[in-house]
Amino acid sequence: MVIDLETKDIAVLFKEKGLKATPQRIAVYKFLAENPVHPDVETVYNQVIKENPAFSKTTVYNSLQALSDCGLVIPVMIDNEKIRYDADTSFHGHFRCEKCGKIYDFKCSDEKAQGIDGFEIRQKDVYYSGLCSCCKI
Amino acid sequence: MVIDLETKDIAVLFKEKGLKATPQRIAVYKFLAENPVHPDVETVYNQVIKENPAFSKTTVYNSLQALSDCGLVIPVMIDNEKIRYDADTSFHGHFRCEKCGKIYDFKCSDEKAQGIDGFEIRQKDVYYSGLCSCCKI
DNA sequence: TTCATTGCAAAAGTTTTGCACGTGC
DNA sequence: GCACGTGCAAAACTTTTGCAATGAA
Repeated sequence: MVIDLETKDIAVLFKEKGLKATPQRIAVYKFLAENPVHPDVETVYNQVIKENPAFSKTTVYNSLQALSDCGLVIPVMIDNEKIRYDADTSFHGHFRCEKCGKIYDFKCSDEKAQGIDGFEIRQKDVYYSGLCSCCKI
Repeated sequence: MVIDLETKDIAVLFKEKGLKATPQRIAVYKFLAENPVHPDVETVYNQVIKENPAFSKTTVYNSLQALSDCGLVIPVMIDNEKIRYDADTSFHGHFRCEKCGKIYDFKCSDEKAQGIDGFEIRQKDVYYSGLCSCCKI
């Protein structure tokens, strides 16, 4: 599901969330939305500086933090790995292959939890790990 | 579920997994088993040096790695937090309160995944976050 | 005895912070 | 214009590594 977003659409999206639409944030979000590869900070940084070498890594950290805080992207952590980010905020699971390191999305049912009654659940994450079909052989 | 394990029992457990039963590893495992608070490396280190000040932090890292590798403990990561460790290796979910930072265990069904057919799943983790009943008020 | 493990110190990374400057609203 | 965001450099941390000494089997 690769999305081709217009800059103005992203600006509207940001405004709805109360985020200022700076070129840096837009570039970071655009990269995440168009490249659903669950990249880490370093990867995002390396990509965005290709189009604008002036971007600083601090800003990439800031932008990803801001986008996470307002729910536009989801931080993905699995198996002691660095944090990766996902612009697909719908409920889905993440599978990480221990061999190739790739992260796959998968569908899973949103099951009920027992033992945390009365808790306010804001975020649900399902992480699996193991070997993908390519690496299993 | 606080477990009071004898050192010899832990030694047997380690032998089954092919781990050498060093005092350091035993202390680390014992602390995790008896204190199901999902501590991070720092917390484990601070506790084990109370009983034996000579233990080094490197060894705590090594021990937790070894215990993780053989499946005696599970690494828990949630919300950009530091890695925490859990000696309860049965399938259960973890809920992290955004306010107090405490991690709660909860029961959840082991639901089927769609889209990763043919993958070898070695580990399943379910992480929720939000506000616990104490902090919600 | 042997080889994995330990512990120290140093290195390697990653993430955060302080602050002057720039910029979206 | 003002408040917020950016970017640089340095600081603060966390985790890893190299290697000699130690100790479990």
